[in-house]
Amino acid sequence: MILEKKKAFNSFAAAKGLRSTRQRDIILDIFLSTHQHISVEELYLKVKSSNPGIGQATVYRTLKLFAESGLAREVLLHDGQTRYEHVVVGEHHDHLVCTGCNAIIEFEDETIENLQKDIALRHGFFIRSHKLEIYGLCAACRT
Amino acid sequence: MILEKKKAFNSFAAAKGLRSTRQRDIILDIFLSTHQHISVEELYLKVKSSNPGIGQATVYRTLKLFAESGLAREVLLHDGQTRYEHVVVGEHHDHLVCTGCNAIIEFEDETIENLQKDIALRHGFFIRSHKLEIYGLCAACRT
DNA sequence: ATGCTTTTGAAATTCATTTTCATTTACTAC
DNA sequence: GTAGTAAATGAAAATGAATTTCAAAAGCAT
Ligand SMILES: [Mn+2]
Ligand SMILES: [Mn+2]
Ligand SMILES: [Zn+2]
Ligand SMILES: [Zn+2]
Repeated sequence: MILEKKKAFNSFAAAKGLRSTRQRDIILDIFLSTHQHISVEELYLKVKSSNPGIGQATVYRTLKLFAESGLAREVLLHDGQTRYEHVVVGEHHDHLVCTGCNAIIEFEDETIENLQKDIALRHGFFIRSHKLEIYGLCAACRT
Repeated sequence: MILEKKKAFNSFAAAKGLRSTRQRDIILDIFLSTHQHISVEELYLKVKSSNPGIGQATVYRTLKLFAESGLAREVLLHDGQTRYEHVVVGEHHDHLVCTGCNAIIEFEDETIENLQKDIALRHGFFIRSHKLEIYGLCAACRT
């Protein structure tokens, strides 16, 4: 699974005429070893701890490439930091975000997805992406 | 309608122990004269054109107050600028955002709203707010 | 190895927003 | 009205995430 993702990214990079670099390999390995909605800064710190030479700009640039390749998805919550999560092919989910403890609960709802398509259709709108976030308090934080 | 909004904001301000200032009155007047999703910078420029003395920081601060008072709603789209829209009591809508021409189409969908409540319920989650944005191309921009 | 091009890292820059702080202003008590 | 106070303001500085710049390093085709 991790190997396939690496292969997939390498194919993408090859198709795009990108060179293969030590930095991108390392960042990919570390990204694949993380779970859920990691911020660029968080990932940069992880990368730096084992590879002090790798710069922040490279981490920013590389994560954008991951998103472009379809490996990762940008998640912009209300905290001013761009986060990335792993993309599971053929799967989509949205987020419940706890403003108490910053927990993120993922959910899928086929009906909502379809209703969005209906709405777009009704307005002659072509959907590229969408964002559904529910903010509030998780069970633990409701006191 | 505009008068009621002013009254409502004045009540809010009074209840909060805020002083009434010329600047806030002016910014409120101008905000109420605008339509749909104005950015802070846009509003600041409008304010400045008739009242050169009013500073940007005051506009930022005042719009936050409007949102807090329930008069305005913050709308954060994917362009890095905070926008504000008028709140119509008892009404809620979400947005279709055209990445071609930046048009914003508003829509309401009671079923989606209810499904969100169901999802929250299922996770023991208390909803404070939510955000549903559909990005893509409007009818005019699909070529 | 050579030459060309991409990639990188450090530092500088950008841009929206927030903060700071001295000054002005609003309100309250006399 | 005046004085006293606390809040509000404006200009400028600061912040912080993200991007850009640019010289040096590295990848790749020959
Ligand atoms: Mn997720
Ligand atoms: Mn709207
Ligand atoms: Zn929580
Ligand atoms: Zn459009």
